[in-house]
Amino acid sequence: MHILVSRTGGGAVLVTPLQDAANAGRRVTAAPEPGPARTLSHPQFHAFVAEAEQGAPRWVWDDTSRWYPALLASGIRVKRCHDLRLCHNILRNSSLTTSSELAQAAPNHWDAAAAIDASAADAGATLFDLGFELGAEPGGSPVGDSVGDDDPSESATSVDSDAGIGAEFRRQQDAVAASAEPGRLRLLLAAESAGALIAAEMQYAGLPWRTEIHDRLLTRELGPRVAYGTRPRRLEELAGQIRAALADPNLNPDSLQDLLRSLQRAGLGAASTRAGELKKLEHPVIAPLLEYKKLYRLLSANGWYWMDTWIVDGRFHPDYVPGGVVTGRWATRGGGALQLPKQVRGAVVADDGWKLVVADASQLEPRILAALSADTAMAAAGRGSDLYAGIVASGVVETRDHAKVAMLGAMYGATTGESGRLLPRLARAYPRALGLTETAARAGERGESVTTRLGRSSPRPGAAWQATQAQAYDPSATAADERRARSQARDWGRFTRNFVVQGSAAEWALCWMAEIRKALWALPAADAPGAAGAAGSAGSAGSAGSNDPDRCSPFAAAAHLVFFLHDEVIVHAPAAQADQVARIITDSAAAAGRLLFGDFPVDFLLTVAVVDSYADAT
DNA sequence: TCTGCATGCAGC
DNA sequence: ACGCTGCATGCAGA
Repeated sequence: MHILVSRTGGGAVLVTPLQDAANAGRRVTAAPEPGPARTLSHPQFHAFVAEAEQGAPRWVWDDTSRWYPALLASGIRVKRCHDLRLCHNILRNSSLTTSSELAQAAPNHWDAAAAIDASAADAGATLFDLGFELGAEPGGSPVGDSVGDDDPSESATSVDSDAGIGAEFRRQQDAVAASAEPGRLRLLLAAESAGALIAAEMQYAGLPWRTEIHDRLLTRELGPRVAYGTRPRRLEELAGQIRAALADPNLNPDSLQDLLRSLQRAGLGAASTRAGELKKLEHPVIAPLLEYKKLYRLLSANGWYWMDTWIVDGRFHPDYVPGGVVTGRWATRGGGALQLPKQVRGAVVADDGWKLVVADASQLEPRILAALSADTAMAAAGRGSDLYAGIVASGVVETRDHAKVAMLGAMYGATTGESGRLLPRLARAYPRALGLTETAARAGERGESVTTRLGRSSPRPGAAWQATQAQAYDPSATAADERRARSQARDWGRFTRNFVVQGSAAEWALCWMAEIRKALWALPAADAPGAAGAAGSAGSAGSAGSNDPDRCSPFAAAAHLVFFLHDEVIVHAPAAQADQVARIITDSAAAAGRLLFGDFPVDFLLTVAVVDSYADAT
């Protein structure tokens, strides 16, 4: 496969396919300011350009995470794609495509978890590292002109034979076209694929992180930096206080078993060493112990070792895994990006002359539930303001906290405690919304799958689950068998209950980000002081970025997404464009709502903050 | 020494 | 007997 790469004046690099048997005359996009062009080829890299039904052409390839990091590292940005692996996963399981050839086929290599090339997974890998060959543009034609493929071994490449990607793409298109909801599925596949591009781009760009601020924070809390494996001063002091209070001079507070034994010896009726349990107890050891646990967590999860490992050139580069969670949420690998503690967010600081635009969707899942179930009363409670406050204002419950606990209970399947007690009132006020969650739960209890707004279906329970259920109906079943089966069925019901809401919320978030990315792409490059990632790199430790123009070129002077967490995004933007970016983010939320729910009157409110430090976004 | 599990806690 | 995660740690068993 050959593709043509050309540089634009603004530093961004766009890609056009070489004209060959498979790609005759098709282009993804033309470079606005054609520069020197070159060709790329790789024996395993197969892609072609598909004309989408609604006009926008896109690259079709097997696995974005396999190729895009190296393309980005070489300065190449891709506007749209269709990720066959991610889309196959969706269509294989969707209840909307069960009779398709794709879903009926025996498991094949598209089902296997992608064996990610280690070098591809490395953000620093370039095309060269991956074995791409670079060549001068054949014939020296200007970008956009017809370019002949001068490699006879490649010129025979066709959509049909190209490593099977053409055939798979056609199977996917057929499955969508024959489904009951082709529009929704098409949107889901586009959003999922856009997410794959965004994930690679965010990983590449990284979250701006000031190690000197982080270090100062750690030193303030823990004492001066110490070698890995030794206790910082403050922890050592607290350990001494704990040992004294428990009269146990040899206690190792890091050993939960040691600690629990010691607590019991001292007459404290502690069943566990969990912070929540300890807080209920009255004893001189409790205060220093809680402090110790808090600081120990900071040290082990986000201490100096973490900082040295994960902050590279003043950027945190978590490895996002689109579709990594069954519900469609992203997972992450390495660095604990899903658990970035509020405690350390002060180290996330925009480059000089830049801002962080931090936005999170308020009460996203309840709003999603309201729209999914067309519960106009619940949607009205969230109109224009805090949805929980709206529930209180409607007289359903007395306090905002009650509204929140009750809503979470409805979506998670709580049956006991305060949440369980409040549920009936919620069900009376919002029968449609609560009816939807109940229906989803009952389906799960029967072992059936449920499906999100755009068509992602939950997995069916496994053989062990089925066997346990079957056992309960056997004449020989004991009361214990039946209890086990009932409990297991309820477990699965809570999973499916939550699946429809969490999964649909994930779809909204994907659409939101895709809209944001689209609008940012169209934004003119700002006159920002220094390139993002390279700003202040000369001699300023911590915030230094790479000076390699290839590494920073795709985002050199343009606002770009740098972080995503379920219902929250951060855009790193030139200060002059920050307000414009904030509007883009807000408009994109509304657009995402329309994409999923059309004209149904539900608001998706955001909290948007333009800040220097993530800690200031509250 | 290596590996898998349990614990506990960070996020949504 | 409240959903989805990732990760560090200690500990038991291989």
